[in-house]
Amino acid sequence: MQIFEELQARGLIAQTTNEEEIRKLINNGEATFYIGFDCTADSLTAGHFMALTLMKRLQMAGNKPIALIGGGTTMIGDPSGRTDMRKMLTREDIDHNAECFKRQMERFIDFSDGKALMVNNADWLMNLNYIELLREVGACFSVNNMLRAECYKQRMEKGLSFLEFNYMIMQSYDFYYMFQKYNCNLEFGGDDQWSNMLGGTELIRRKLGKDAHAMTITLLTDSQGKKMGKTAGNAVWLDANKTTPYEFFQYWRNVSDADVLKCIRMLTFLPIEQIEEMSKWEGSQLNEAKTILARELTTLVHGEEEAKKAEAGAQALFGGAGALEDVPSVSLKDEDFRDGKVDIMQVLVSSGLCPSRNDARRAVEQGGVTVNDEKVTDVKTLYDKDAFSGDGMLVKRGKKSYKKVVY
RNA sequence: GGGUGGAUUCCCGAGUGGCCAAAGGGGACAGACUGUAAAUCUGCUGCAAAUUGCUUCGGUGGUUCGAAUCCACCUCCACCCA
Repeated sequence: MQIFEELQARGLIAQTTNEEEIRKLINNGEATFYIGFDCTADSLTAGHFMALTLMKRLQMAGNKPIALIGGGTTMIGDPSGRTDMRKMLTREDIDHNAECFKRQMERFIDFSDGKALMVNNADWLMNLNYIELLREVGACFSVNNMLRAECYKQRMEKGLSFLEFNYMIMQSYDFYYMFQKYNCNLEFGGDDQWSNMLGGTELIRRKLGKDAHAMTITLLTDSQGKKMGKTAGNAVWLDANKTTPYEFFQYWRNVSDADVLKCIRMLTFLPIEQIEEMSKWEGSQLNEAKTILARELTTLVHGEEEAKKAEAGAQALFGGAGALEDVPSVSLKDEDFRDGKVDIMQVLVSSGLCPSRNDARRAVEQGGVTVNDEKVTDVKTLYDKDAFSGDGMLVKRGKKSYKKVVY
């Protein structure tokens, strides 16, 4: 099976400008393609991860990836599919974020010996001359068409600033620029990028009379149609300091039945045949699939050692099998104690299991807190320092949040 | 530039002088049921040294014993007209 067919089988392909042409290019390893990443935060997220795996898959098939860091486009902010304007970031923030992205990508994509390129569009976008750009590029865009673009739809109701309106032009210019400079003939991106990407191929056609292609990958959504890779509105980060390997593992371990196979297909590198086998699984057997998904992804992102630890920790907590050493732990500080004692609410707050004492109080009152497997019923329960010595105290909030608390 | 309507807690959205930490819904969280799933039912959802106190209804000032609510100015947004 060749790469294009594999992508298809994995359900990754959403839209293409010219399926046959793209199939030929990537199957023959003749594509130089790019994927853009706007650096809106200081870490990549699970959402970016799928794009990274796509890059890797294509690279393994002999194509040349260009990872485009959006140092310039982030100055504008992509309005696609959003209901309101993004927070404006400073130049310094963006530069910092770009650095962070770079480090994370380097761990994943092979940039040695020109096998892949990493570029930053700040290098060409920041110095554009307004009038020149308007005459050269602006003349090629029809405002009428742009306003009809799917990606602005939501914003046509809530309002769209001129700043953001220009995002499509900047992204199109990127493709146009890289087409000439790096022979980049393909652009990939999330399906929400489709109209922005068409802007690029269109611009190349108009300015240079040449064909360039674009293809989008399916957005990873759960069975209820929501974007995956978020918990309670927070992203699942690839940076271990922002989302620990254990949390990362648990996120994937907890996807719903309806979504496991889809995730395995789209995100892991397991062979298709093996995945087909798994798709016959049903009921509680799917728990095994979830563990596989979590293990695979955690290994890809955090390495084998961290993945094993995360799995062992989860096993100890949920599987009832011994070894608590890999359960994530936190230490209490001196200021947590008053007269040599801490109350249960403080333990919950200091360990990060609850955001406030009020929340901790509720958790206890509703019977959701367990210490060393014994339910805590009294909000005023006190512990002295000895309680945390040795292996520490195993504190559980709700069904899935555990922390080993030591002093 | 002119006119109209807006800004309320994580989100949507009610409230138009005290009964307001603020209805209702969504989400989140917790409990029951389960398989670390889904669905369902129940509870809960500003903060704290907690029968009380403190902070919050775009911002700043003001009126009042008392303001999310009234007044003034400002900021931002949508719609209509140019």
